[in-house]
Amino acid sequence: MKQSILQIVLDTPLDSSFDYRWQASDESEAMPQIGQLVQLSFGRREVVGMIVGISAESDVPAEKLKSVQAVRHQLPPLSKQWLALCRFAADYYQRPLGEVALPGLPKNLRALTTVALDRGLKKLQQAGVPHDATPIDVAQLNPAQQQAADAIAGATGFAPTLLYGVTGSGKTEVYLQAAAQILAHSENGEDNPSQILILVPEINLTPQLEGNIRARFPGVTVATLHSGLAEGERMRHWLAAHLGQARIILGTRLAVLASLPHLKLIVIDEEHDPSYKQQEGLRYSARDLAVWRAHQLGIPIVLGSATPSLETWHHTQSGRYKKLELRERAVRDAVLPQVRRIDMERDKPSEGLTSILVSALKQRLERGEQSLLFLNRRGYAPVIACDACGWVSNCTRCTSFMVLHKPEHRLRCHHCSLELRIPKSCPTCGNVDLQPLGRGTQRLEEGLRAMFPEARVLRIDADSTRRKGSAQAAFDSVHNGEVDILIGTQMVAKGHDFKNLTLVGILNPDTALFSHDYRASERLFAQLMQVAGRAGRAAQKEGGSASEVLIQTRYPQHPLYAAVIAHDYDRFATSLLEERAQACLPPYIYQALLRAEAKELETAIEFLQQAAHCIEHTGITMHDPIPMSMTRVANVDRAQLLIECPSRPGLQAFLTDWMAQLRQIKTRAKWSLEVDPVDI
DNA sequence: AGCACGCCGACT
DNA sequence: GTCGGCGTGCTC
Repeated sequence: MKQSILQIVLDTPLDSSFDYRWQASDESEAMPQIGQLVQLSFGRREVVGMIVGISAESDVPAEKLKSVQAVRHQLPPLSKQWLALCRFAADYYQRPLGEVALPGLPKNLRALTTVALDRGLKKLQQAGVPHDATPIDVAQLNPAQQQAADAIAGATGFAPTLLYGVTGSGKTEVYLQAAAQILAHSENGEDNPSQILILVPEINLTPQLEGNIRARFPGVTVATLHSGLAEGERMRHWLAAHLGQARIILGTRLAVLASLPHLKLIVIDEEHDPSYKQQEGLRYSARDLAVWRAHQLGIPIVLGSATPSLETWHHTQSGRYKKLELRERAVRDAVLPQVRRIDMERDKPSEGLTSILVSALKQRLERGEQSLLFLNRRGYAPVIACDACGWVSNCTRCTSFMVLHKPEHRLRCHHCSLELRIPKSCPTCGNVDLQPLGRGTQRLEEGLRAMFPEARVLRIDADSTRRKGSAQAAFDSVHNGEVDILIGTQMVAKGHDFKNLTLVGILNPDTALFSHDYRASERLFAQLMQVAGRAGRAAQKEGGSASEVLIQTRYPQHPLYAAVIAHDYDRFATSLLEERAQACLPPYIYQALLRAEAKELETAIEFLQQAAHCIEHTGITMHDPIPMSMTRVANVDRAQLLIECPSRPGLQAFLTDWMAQLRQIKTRAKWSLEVDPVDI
């Protein structure tokens, strides 16, 4: 009888594989293969795991070995290359392989019954995919776009390329043209049909991209992968990718771990976007994993952005990545908006708006054009305070203020979602005159309605779009011209293309200039460029206003604003990189962050102190454990320990040893390690 | 992580 | 007398 030992990984925090016995139920049963799913009992539970190795013998005592219950032969095994990707991610981010490989699979595949699996496969076989559909080229590209597309599609081997172009310069057309060339090429050759992975920051913000792709590639199967899919859909799309039937896979960061057996090109749109970083569980950078994957397969990868991450910029300077630039906006006669600073010290704002901005708004109203006011702070006021005794609305569970939400008559903590009714009087001295301090989108809305009673004002933020579908409805009403002045948080900064928008007012961006997070200015620049890009996407109308971006600031001399005005990312990025080099910050140094949390801050700090001393660390800079800047969230205290190393392999080697030591420490603190942290 | 076992406090 | 708190230990 055929039999062997299978090494299985499971979705548990245990950092090892588990050996199981397998024997054929009869002579006809096929041998198990690496990459197949198996059902087995683990402890007292029934679970599904994945075969990552097969051998004749095991080091585990024979009496401990159990037999697998069933091998899932219905699903073609995950490839060696896919497993290698998971193994790399697991090693790099210091997590167990099973925690990387299994959670990304559709739930139905990991379910204990195989009914859904049997049915879902069937469906795909019935669906079939037309293979004779040749992609058609409908868009008219300008020479720079065509050149870029040719360079990308014509590259051989691992070819990382930054596609650098301002908002509206037509990067999407370049991706699609390159994709078309690669797909057409595989149609003509004997190769397997190619697959193309396109990553976007948030799929909900780019619904038109999916439509564009489907229109451009009729007859080509397009799969989408993101967290918003229903289980059945997720299963179908994942399988279409895994079986090689989907040729274009459009997805968010999680799609970087999809099984794509014929992958020939990766595109990362808006590569600088923070949402490519997973912020819980396996804290991976989808951008970095995508680059590794392209390298592994020896295929081109395109990183597109108007404001590239400094890491990527650094790679173009060192020559590791190639840089292709689109200098002009793709729509003819559309020009970059004029950006101006308004000095708030000279033009004192009333209701948060300077007189210059108010008259600019008036002008747009008179001409029937739209304006956008960007204020990245929701609620009415970030805090309320008592003038008499100095009481402020602190959250009782967090190191933060309770935010005043006036329409809802509530104080709300944005970190633990604690809600209170607005107190009628000061809780400490009884004073009835509690004052809102500062201004959020709700207060701005109130002020604008009073100032422009005839204008149609719409606020779009997380509070106004809580109900499902309401965000889409809100954006639709802007597109349909039912809104004169749009107020928005970062929700409105991305993706949306407002044709009739000629004025963008940016309120209160200054806080990021003096943040302790050294990445804040890089992010602010990207965000300002992105918001500014909402204006002037269409050509200026006859007799219409030129597109204009007005930044209200107390620091008009700050070099960041000068760079935004000049639309000069090059110089700004280059000077930021110089600062980073001098201060020994990423990308010139590699970092990891050990975080700990506990009911008592002392417990967390104590653990970190033990962690700092449990191992020798030559070549590693170990900083002191410190409480996080927002120490307490939901009654849990948090602290962190930063470590740095000038070499990536050096850091990796250290982390592996360190993790083994950390697991030995007995503590009541919960802890986790983050490699390449972005929020410090 | 689950899920068990195990040993001390307030309840029908 | 039991239900249940969460400390400790194991999972091939």
